[in-house]
Amino acid sequence: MTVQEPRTRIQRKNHLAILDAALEVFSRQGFGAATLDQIAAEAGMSKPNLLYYFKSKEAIHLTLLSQLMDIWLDPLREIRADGDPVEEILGYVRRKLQMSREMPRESRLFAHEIVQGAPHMRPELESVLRPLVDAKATVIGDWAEAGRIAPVDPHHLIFSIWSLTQHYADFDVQVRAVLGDGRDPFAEAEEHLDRLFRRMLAP
Amino acid sequence: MTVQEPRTRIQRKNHLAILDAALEVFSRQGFGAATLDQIAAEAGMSKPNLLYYFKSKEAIHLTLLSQLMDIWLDPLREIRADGDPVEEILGYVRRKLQMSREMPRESRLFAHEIVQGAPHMRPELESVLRPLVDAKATVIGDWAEAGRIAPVDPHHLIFSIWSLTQHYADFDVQVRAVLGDGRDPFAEAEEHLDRLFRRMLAP
DNA sequence: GTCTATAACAAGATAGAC
DNA sequence: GTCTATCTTGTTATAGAC
Repeated sequence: MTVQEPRTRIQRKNHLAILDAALEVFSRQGFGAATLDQIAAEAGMSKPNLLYYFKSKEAIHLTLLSQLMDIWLDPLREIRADGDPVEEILGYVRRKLQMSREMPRESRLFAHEIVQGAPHMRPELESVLRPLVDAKATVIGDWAEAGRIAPVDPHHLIFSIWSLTQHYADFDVQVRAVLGDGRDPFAEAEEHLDRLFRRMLAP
Repeated sequence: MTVQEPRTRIQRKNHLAILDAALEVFSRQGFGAATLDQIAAEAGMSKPNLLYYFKSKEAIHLTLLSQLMDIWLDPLREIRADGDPVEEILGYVRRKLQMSREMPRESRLFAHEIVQGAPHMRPELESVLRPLVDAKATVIGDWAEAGRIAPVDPHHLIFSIWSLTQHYADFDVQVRAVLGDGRDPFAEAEEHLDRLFRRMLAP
């Protein structure tokens, strides 16, 4: 019988080790190409031991996705309707870019899942992502209508923030290949995106 | 012995059928998760027959990538130094967005390859992509220095164009899940991106 | 000789028994 | 934790059809 809710300290530790190893492997290879052997090796345990904690490869993947969905949307949740519009949006951009820098594996895990058509996450896109985006889009739309930021389609503004920030995590190899050595893509991106959104949003 | 250069009409036809089927399958699943069975079924032929034309799964993938690299960079090559700066850049954005709409499979194929660290394409990133981007970045940088567009880091401007346009192909599922039915993401994106870049680039 | 399909193989996968 | 059953994969004979 597999362990559902980790209770003892050793269970918690192994759960975390497996999920971290799986994040490493899934984010590099995608779900289909990843193997339990790789995950087990990365986690430093045998394959059957791994399957004692999670009943299947897919179970690990699903656990990862649902755990990360929350963390991933936190920066968006922090947008306050009563703050300064431009600074609220720029703060969101900064938080999102920081997540790309500090959590590139999580970013790539989601990228893989979405590019493949979200075979494991489609329901949550509708039930979790969409309502949150709609709520924040309303806030942004109100700001635009009140003339506090330039006219903009709020949904597409959010798409733009996602794509511009996640690009530096998901396409890291390409960015570095183009920029060459000795540059800090994320530091440059922070300045570039700050300028971009200030010009775009200025009323 | 496998067929290298298609000579007869039937060879050409089968080559194209295989590459099209492989594009379909690789772009949905990525290289590792895709199987020759799927590609053969999609191409309407048996697996050994497929391997009569390409000597391995990787050979098909490499052929696809190198063929597409050229097409993929054409919109960037079209930027003219002697044109109107804002219109040249906006034209590039439009062409790139149009490619996302008309060639989403190609976009996702590249996305898979890059997200996984470009295991089959790293050399070409350095030898083909980077020199072209550097050349166009010089053009854009000159425009900025001459005050014909707003100050901007040219390389990051190009990254922004890539990410903003390809997002609508690669993350199509997410975009549609958030927007809901009855909307045309690409039509909306065209207007949104036109506004975004006009504001961003206005001198 | 050009092309295609049936059959089989060796490697490696998930999952589970011991 | 070793070991194994079962399945699937990429690839290779082998041999038949245009």
